[in-house]
Amino acid sequence: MKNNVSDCDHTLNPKLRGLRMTRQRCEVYKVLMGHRDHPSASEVFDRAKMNMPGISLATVYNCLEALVEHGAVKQVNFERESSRYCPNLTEHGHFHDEVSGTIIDVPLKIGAKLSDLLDLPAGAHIDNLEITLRGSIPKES
Amino acid sequence: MKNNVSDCDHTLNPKLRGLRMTRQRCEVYKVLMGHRDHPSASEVFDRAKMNMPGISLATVYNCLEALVEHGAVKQVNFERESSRYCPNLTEHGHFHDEVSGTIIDVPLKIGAKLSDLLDLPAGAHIDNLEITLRGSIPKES
DNA sequence: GTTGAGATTAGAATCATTCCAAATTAAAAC
DNA sequence: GTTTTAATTTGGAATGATTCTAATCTCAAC
Repeated sequence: MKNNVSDCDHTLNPKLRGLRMTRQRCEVYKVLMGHRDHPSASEVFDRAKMNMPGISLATVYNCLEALVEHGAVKQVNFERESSRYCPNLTEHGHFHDEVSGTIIDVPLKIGAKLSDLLDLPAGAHIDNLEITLRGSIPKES
Repeated sequence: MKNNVSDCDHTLNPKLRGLRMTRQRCEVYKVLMGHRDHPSASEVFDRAKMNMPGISLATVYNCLEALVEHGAVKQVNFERESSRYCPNLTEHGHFHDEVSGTIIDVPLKIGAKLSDLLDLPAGAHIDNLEITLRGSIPKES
């Protein structure tokens, strides 16, 4: 059901339209679609090597950059940690659970306006919004 | 009015309580309080050298870390750029104007609830919230 | 004033990421 | 289907922000 060849067919996947599809880009994309757990570039590298032992780390960086530029994938940053990559294209923030180390997508409530929360500069045009949360989820007693 | 010695007197400035006040920490703190323009560590270094030519970059990093840990200053990250430092201790986000390169504090609206904007994980306890915006402010015609 | 834990320092080390230039390849043109 | 060619891949070197190290210094408690 997941991770099949058509994942990288840009006649079927509009997210990849306009992107020259190489074996390596396809592999990197499939890695991201397969485990949607916000891997770093070197984690993507490790996973990609399983199917494609010859792939290089530089190529993984190149592929991730291309996918991000084409909007097929999002780049997520937590403080100064290495970047992580996320195939969830809906507008959302990220919650970093300090206890388990997991990263959870935090959807923006439908209909919610950013300007309800923030005093934005007058006339500001927003190209990019990043919301990151760090905390914990205590087990209920 | 600004940048005087008492800035670093922790009997007057509760933010600095519990922090051993060295000449270098005082200088770094005064640099941040003086120009509230979100300087990077090396910009702080350059400014601090004006009053204290012997200060080292490693010390600036150490001082910034100490000030951040004591909550006297906030560390701000934009994507993978070098960290910037901000003496505004109120809850706020940051808008990065891509045209002018300036960074503008974006206050959280008083009374606004984060949970009005986001579908937070049930029971999540938030330790840290970072909201960064990138965009532009077109001049009105 | 002495003293000792904590701070400063210069320079080396680290680590994620980017750059480089040569070899390869996808897809456009024939 | 072959040729063409511009984009991509590659390993390794380079970069740049930050952290580490170990020797020296200094704040502030006594």
